[in-house]
Amino acid sequence: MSIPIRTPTWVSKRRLFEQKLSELHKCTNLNHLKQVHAQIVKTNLHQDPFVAPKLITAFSLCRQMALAVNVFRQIQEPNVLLYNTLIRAHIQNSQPSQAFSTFFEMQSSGMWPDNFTYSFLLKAVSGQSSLPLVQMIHTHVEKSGFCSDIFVPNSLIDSYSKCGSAGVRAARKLFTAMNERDVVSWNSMIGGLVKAGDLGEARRLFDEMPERDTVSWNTILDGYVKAGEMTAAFELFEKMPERNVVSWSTMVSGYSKTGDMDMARMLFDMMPIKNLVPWTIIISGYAQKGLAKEAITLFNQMEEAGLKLDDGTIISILAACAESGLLGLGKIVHASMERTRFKCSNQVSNALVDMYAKCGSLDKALRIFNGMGNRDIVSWNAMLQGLAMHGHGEKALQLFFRMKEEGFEPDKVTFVGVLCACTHAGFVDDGLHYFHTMERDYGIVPQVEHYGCMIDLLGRGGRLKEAFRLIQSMPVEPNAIIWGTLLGACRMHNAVELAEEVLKCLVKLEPSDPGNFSILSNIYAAAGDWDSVSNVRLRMKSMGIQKPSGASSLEVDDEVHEFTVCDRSHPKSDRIYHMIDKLGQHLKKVGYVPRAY
DNA sequence: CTAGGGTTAG
Repeated sequence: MSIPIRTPTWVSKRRLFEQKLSELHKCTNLNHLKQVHAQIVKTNLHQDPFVAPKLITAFSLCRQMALAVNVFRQIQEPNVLLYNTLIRAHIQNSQPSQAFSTFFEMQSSGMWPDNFTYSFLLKAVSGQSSLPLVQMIHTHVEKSGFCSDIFVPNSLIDSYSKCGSAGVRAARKLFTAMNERDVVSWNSMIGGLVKAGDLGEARRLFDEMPERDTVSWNTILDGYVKAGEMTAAFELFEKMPERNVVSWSTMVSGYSKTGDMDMARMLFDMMPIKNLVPWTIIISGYAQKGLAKEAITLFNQMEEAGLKLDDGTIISILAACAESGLLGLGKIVHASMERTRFKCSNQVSNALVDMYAKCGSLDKALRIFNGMGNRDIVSWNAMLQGLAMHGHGEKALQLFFRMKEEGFEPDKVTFVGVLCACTHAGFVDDGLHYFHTMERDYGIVPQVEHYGCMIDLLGRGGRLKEAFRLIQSMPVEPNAIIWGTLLGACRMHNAVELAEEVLKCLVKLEPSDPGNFSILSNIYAAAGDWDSVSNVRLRMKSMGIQKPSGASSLEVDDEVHEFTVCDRSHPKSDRIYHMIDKLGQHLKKVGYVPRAY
């Protein structure tokens, strides 16, 4: 006869709640969690050292950090595990500074951080690329002796190598000093060198390392892709002993970026397994090149394949739409988001505002912008820029005042928008005023972009000499965009001599850009100086450069139609040109005067 | 530790 051993109730209850909480980890249902929390509090188990961390993690997964912190505060003497759990919770909810205050609180309570603490903290700083923060953690790690652990120094190498060239040097020093290195140490170090652009050294370590896994291959592959060396990348890709989704995606991304959509598509179609990322890359690639039809077809196929959009996919595709003005695809993405009741993060809303604004749908952009409860500086900048770009200079400046009233501090990007608004509204003196206040009142040192805006502002306003003097007085080296802007202004105001001067500087920076020569040629033509026109043409010929004919395109029913000068390839050319003539006559009747070249 | 991600002049 056996007597059943009864487990004390509190132990069984604890097990029960632990089980309930780990179930909650899988589905983050806040209402359910709150019920369980109430039951736990009733049985006083919220103080339990095993239950409390699970509760914090569950609240963290539901993005309820206030409740998570509340659980933590109920504990009189939190142990290391509990501190670590809260630190990790803050990081998972993108609150790195709160993670650090928890860390400092932990230290002042006399608690010793362990290797988990440091791993979490390093994760918190890895996104910040702040060398002093990584150095601070490194110092703490050295004092506590956790350098013998392999995870912590590996994370240190990774965090260091995201902090520029000084960081990579520190990473290298640590890497060399380690008495034991595993494949992750090597991969992190190679990844750091790749990020710093030191492909040669990265390759040297790659060849030197004792054992390579798929991550090692993918890392060096990405190095070649980022350097635009697709031939070398392809060779490596073929040599790889094993390829995973990342390897294939890296290649697809590389070909997309170099504009070789045929190769990108071929590899994409050959991929044995696809997830959201390669779909995103190929769709964004097509969208960036303005190939709306392909982009839209693939977007529909992606949805048919049952893939659910995420933040990365939406932001990436919308950004590509904004860049090439693909309003059609942008609307399709937006419609899909509304259909699936996608919960917009701040970044996603900003991407929508930017897409609609850049594509000229200012009313839609404004509606989303005004509906945002959590606007940040990026939202304001995107909206301001959109208004300025499309000729609503005055409205853009009004938005600038509203933004300041609501307590947002303008940044360098804001001023690019403000100056652009002044240019498009013709407010030359206001522009000069903002350019000066920018540094004086806001402490923003003008960058080459701001000078670019100013050259455009003065140039379009006909103050070409002032623009030229500003370029000469710039503390930064003028780039091709700066000179190109001035050249454009010269064309606008038929300033032949200055244009010649500007072209000399431009040729040094962009020797083979045909556009610059053709602008000069247009300026000569407008002045009736046909000898100089033919001189420029001869010069271009002798240099072996050719200006591709300009083309414009527009999108009708998801199809892009391209138009070039004197194009007669369309079967209905006669009717089309007849219509254009009629339109031209009508325009003249209502007073349009074409620009003379 | 590796692939996609919001605002920057013509």
